[in-house]
Amino acid sequence: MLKNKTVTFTQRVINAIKSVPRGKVATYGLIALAAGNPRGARQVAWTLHSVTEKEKLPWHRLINSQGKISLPKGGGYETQKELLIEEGVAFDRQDRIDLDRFLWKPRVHRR
DNA sequence: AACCTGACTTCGG
DNA sequence: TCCGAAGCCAGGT
Repeated sequence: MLKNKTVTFTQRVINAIKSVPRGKVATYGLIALAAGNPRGARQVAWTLHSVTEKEKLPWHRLINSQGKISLPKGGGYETQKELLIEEGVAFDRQDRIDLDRFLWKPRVHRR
């Protein structure tokens, strides 16, 4: 199997994001962690930009650690919020998502 | 090869 | 709880 370490962090990030189930959300840091790089949160966001269209990833399920949408209003914020609500994710009065209820906990690669 | 940028995270006040 | 500053990683120019 892949002894090939050239498998980029990006590849694993894509895989992790694809694993996020409908109705759940994940933070960038969490994905980064699942991909094996706790410090690569920024890279996760960046990667998302490059492969969302190609891989058709559920980009709207990614939020920041504060439980809020990172996109600016008018820049996708509203779209993301709509999509999440469609999936049953709720927002509180401060536009934050209740992570205790909707945060998806990825399985760390065993072995 | 060096420098810049970003859909982040964490810490301190 | 909110705001600002520093840290980190990889791709783009």
